[in-house]
Amino acid sequence: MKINSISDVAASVRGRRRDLGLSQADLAFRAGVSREWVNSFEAGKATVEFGLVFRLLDALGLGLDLVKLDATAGTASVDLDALLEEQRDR
Amino acid sequence: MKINSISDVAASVRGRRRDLGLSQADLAFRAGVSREWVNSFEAGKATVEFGLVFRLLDALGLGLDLVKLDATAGTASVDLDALLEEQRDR
DNA sequence: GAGACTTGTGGGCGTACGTCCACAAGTAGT
DNA sequence: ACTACTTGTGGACGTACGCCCACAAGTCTC
Repeated sequence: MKINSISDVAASVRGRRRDLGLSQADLAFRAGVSREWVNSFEAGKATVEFGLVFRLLDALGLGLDLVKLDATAGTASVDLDALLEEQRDR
Repeated sequence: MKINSISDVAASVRGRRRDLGLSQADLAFRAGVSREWVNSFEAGKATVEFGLVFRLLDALGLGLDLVKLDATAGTASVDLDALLEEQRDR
């Protein structure tokens, strides 16, 4: 499944967890994180640590693929403008 | 490309950045993070924030796919043992 | 209704992230 | 040699993560 935002990952994780019949506490134990962390992550929290996300995905039997997105748009200037616009909105 | 560890992401990011002819400072500016953060991330730091990783990938024109890993192995007990073993080694 | 389980949320606490500034070493390009 | 650029590190500082404990609301079974 294609991931466009952190919420996408969160929703996929929640669905996968329920498919496996696990509670947040179960999954937290498997991944070695706290139940509260799982809860926050599934709520779409953006500041969670990357390494913990990895552990969670492993515990769920999920993996990541890295893909190049060839934007059909033109040269670099366009990309730069867009990137500058949405910069610094953490 | 398949991602099996954080180092995989880091290496892919570094390669992609160089393909685009960007310095760490350039990429940091585009993604809205500090140059030091980019440096740490490319070194494989596991505790970086998930949201910042997302911003970095966007700035590089990279995206993530979430895939189910159907382990050819047997039932859940095996998985659980392995998961417990490598638990808590942050 | 009592008990067990799940999920969401809050506070307190220790630790480390991310930023900024600064410096050293390396690689060119002139 | 000098300058310019890049990369890797270090320290200081403010902030917030992640963990633990605790509680409320919801569901379900007995």
